[in-house]
Amino acid sequence: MTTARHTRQREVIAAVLQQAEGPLSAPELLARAQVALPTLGTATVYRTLKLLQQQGEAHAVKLDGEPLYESSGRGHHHHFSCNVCGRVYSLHSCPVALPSGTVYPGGFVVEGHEVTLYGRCPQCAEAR
Amino acid sequence: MTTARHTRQREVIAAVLQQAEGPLSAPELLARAQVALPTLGTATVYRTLKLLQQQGEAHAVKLDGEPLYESSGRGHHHHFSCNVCGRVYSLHSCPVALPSGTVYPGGFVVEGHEVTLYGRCPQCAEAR
DNA sequence: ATAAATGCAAAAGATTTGCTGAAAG
DNA sequence: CTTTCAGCAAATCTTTTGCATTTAT
Repeated sequence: MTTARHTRQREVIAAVLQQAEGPLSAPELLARAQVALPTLGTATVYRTLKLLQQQGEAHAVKLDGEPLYESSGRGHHHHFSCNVCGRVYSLHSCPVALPSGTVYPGGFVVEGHEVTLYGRCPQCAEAR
Repeated sequence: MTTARHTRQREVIAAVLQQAEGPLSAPELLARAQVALPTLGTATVYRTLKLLQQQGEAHAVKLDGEPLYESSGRGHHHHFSCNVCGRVYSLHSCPVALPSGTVYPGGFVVEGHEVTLYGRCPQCAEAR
């Protein structure tokens, strides 16, 4: 395996992700990181994002158009995606109890989970 | 509201989705539908897919690269995504109990849900 | 008739890849 | 030193959009 080197760009990208108020798209992440590192390139962001995900330090949330990335180790939360208007909301209660380390039948070691509920958001449920 | 018209292409697209052995990517869906309807265009597939999703007849599974689409009304199942090798597996037990129609705090009407577990698949868990 | 849907091609995006120079260990 | 990493630009690929024509109702 390759030893991951410590570079300024990886440091900055990870920091931006941790300080973000919510999940960011790759382009957004790039823009924010460029404030500190103007020459940062697109490819580096994607390559770093892939690395961080493999290390479990970040993960992608894919609901709508582009995937959004968020730092792991942030409050546990899930999403609600409206089937009608397409908007995505954050939910604060979690409908599953799967502590990290749980081993699923077959030998799947669970490190995390993501739940998305689909349906009608308050506005769209009303406007029928 | 607009009245959705019944067309041959929508019929074919829905049929392909229902007969598929698993979730399909948009390009795959297009290819299969073109067997029955050679002139079918890309745009129509995407437009129809969007429509079907709004009607709750289909939904997208977004785990890896491109989203995959599957017909609703198929056996309830979820996915396990390996943080290491990236492979995706199907799970047959469901860790949540959220019947359609459940109303979440805030007025969110649940029509469906999707759960993805992340971690190490049997192979990758072993090869440490 | 009228409005909605299709097909095609062009456009728009996001993500990936190849290659050369920079830099971490 | 040696190998990984960054930056840039070009290439890919999926999804969207504009527009003229066809088609369902």
